[in-house]
Amino acid sequence: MKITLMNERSFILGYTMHNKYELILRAAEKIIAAGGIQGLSMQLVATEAGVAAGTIYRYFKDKDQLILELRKDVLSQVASAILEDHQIGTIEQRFKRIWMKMYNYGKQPSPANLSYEQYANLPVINTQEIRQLEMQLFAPLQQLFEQGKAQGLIQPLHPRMLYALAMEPAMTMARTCRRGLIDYQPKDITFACDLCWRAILSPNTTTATI
Amino acid sequence: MKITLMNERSFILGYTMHNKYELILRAAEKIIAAGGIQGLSMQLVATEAGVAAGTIYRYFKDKDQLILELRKDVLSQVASAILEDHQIGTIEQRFKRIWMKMYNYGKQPSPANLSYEQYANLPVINTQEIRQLEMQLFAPLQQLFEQGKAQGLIQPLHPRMLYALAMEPAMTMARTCRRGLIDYQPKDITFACDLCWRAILSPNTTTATI
Amino acid sequence: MKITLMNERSFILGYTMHNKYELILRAAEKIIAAGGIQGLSMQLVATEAGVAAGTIYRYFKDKDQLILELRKDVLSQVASAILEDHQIGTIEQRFKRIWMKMYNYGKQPSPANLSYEQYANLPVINTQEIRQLEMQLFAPLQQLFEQGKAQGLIQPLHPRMLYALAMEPAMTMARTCRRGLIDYQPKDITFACDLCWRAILSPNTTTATI
Amino acid sequence: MKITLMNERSFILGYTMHNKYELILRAAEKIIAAGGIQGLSMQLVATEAGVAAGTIYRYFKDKDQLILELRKDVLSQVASAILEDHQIGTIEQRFKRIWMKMYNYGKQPSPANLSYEQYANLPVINTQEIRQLEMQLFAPLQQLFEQGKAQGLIQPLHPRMLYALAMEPAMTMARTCRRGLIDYQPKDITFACDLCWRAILSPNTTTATI
DNA sequence: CATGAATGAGGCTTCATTCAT
DNA sequence: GATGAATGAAGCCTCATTCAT
Repeated sequence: MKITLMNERSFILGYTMHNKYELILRAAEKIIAAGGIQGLSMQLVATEAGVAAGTIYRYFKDKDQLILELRKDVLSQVASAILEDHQIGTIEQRFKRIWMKMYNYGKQPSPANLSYEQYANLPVINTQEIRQLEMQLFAPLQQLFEQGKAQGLIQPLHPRMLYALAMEPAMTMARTCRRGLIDYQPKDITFACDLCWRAILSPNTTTATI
Repeated sequence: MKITLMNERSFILGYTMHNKYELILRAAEKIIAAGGIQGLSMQLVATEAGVAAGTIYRYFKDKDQLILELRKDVLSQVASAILEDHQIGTIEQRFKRIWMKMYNYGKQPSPANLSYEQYANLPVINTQEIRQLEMQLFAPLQQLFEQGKAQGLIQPLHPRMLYALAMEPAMTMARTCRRGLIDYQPKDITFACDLCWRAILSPNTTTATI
Repeated sequence: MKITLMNERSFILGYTMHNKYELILRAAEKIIAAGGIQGLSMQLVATEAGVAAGTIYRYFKDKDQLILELRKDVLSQVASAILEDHQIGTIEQRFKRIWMKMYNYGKQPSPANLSYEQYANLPVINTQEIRQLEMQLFAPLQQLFEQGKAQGLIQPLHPRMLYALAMEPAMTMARTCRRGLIDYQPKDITFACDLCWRAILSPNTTTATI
Repeated sequence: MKITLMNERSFILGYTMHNKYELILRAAEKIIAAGGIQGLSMQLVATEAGVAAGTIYRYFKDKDQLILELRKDVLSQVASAILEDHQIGTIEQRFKRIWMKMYNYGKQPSPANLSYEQYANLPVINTQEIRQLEMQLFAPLQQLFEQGKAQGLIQPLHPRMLYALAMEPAMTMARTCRRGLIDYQPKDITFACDLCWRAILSPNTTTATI
């Protein structure tokens, strides 16, 4: 997913530029992961990326745009990690695969994941663009819900509500685990995943799941 | 509720101090709500609070401490708003009251609520103190879960897991609503609340709720 | 010496004031001794003196005046310590007593002595007043030199030159010792004192000292 | 002499850097000479040096380091001025040349000399590094004393004591003169220099000097 | 294209001084 | 007289951004 995005960009900007662009983004991601957005200085990014401070401005208009592009980039990473193989199997299998991938991804202290969480509640800058991308990237999940609803399998609720009820818990639990507050057992996770699935299941559905 | 905390503080610090202390806290809260932590400058706080810049330092050691105290204060506000009347009624009634209050509180674009969300993923500064307070403030919710488990009503899961499964959706939905992405109908909310309740219910329980 | 000065002041200002005046001066002296003039803040002085910050301004016009008064006060202390019993004995005995007292006083890390050295090379503020006082306080030493010259015992040089040649070394050695760079033996000091005395002695003088 | 130091630095730091580094140091020196260390503000240094405030921080970590480097720089200047041609002639000639240079240098109201005196009694910060440099820079003087002692010409005393007895008077007299308190005649100075030399001379030495 | 030195506005904090109590 | 809360100017320093090389 992200690779696709990057390739698109590299076609436009040429290989060399792509290289530095990428370096800068990765450096920023790493720094934010370590010290939050507050810890992000252009000089630090430059040093970490191994380029001169001025060079950043050849790829990004200013700091705000760097952050915006990073948000978009990281969002792509998260989406592609979570939605990998999303089209294989039954609705339930697909839901649970996404749920588990979301949990497992969110559990990791990787730069991408750590920086991702920094953007969540940023003040209202450029949000429109981000939201659009988010919609686009997570369209497969929305489609899954729609299909489930069409089959009478999933409750006829707004996709965002389904997401809040069934997916957000995976993120919350992953965060709790990553922060070392709890060490969930695999069976707990499987169980929670199942509970989430059942939570949005149509009441009249007969499920084979225990 | 928050008033209780404030009164305690005012007993300790004396009335005069309480006054400015409070003013500064409210100003900071407002600024963070509007522009995020990044937008918080001591000068801005001073202006908004109607005091001189230097005055802030009579009440707070430095910017970090101001933010820490604000986090604690806002956390108290949120907790007291959500846990108001939490001990009245059956387990289910109590759970649902908390859920609804959480949703309704989170939906508001009040300074306290908006600033609250800014702290969620801050880099790990002073987190220990915050966590301790959080545990303490939300103890009633945890007790509710424990009682439910003791009665065989609620699944025997870790309280944090129960929270993630049943409460976090309220917060997520509130956020979505507050941001104007969706305008949930009261019946949707009631329904979601019930789904959350059922999600953590023991499977052998016979519920009258449909 | 200082006592005289203080008494004069106390007659004018009354006993109570004298008390706080003194307290503030001693506090400032202590603080400067510990951290240099740079470390002197009015708040610190107030705290150390056990008075309110505003109180200082009832006794001193501003910080500059506090420092000026302290300089004068400390100068008095030093002079009276060094010139104690200065009129007893022969010229030589009197010279050597002063020399030894100067060395011994300068060796101590007392607040008065430590703060004294902070003023030595201050930029040219209020120097006129200080110089006048200095002249006045050290008049006995100058008289000693004059008497020595009149008796043909001491070289007919300017008193300041005699001071530089014969007295300053005592101060320098004391400082070196106080800073822990050298630990002079009593006999070294006696010897140095004698060398200083001989240095300004008239060449035609027959001295019994070897 | 100082130029040597500077050239060394410029070889290391490159020409451009050397230029601004030097400018800043000279500006700071000038400001301290005029108003003491208390009068040194980074803004003032920037203005005087003709650079932006932030530029200073490319060359000096912070104000403390700027002051430390300036101390070292000025110490080097003083040492090289005083010890110029120090190895030519007999022990006595060498001693007297240093003494005279010390007096003549100390007499000047040059920025370097004026700022030099400001550092003398600073609170104990970074003193170790300064002392080491001082020892190193003034090693030739110490060697002179050692040679004089080895030849039985100079009293067998600690070099610091010899310095206090014979050299410090030069500094004190220079200061007095610079401050306009006295205008010494050349013959006075020559005489004082000779007295200082004789003061540390071994008693059994037959001197041709009057 | 890339560099990195330079800029200077702006942020945090201190502190001498005032003034209502 | 005494207090100490309040002030706000001024100090140190950072950092996004520019531009000559």
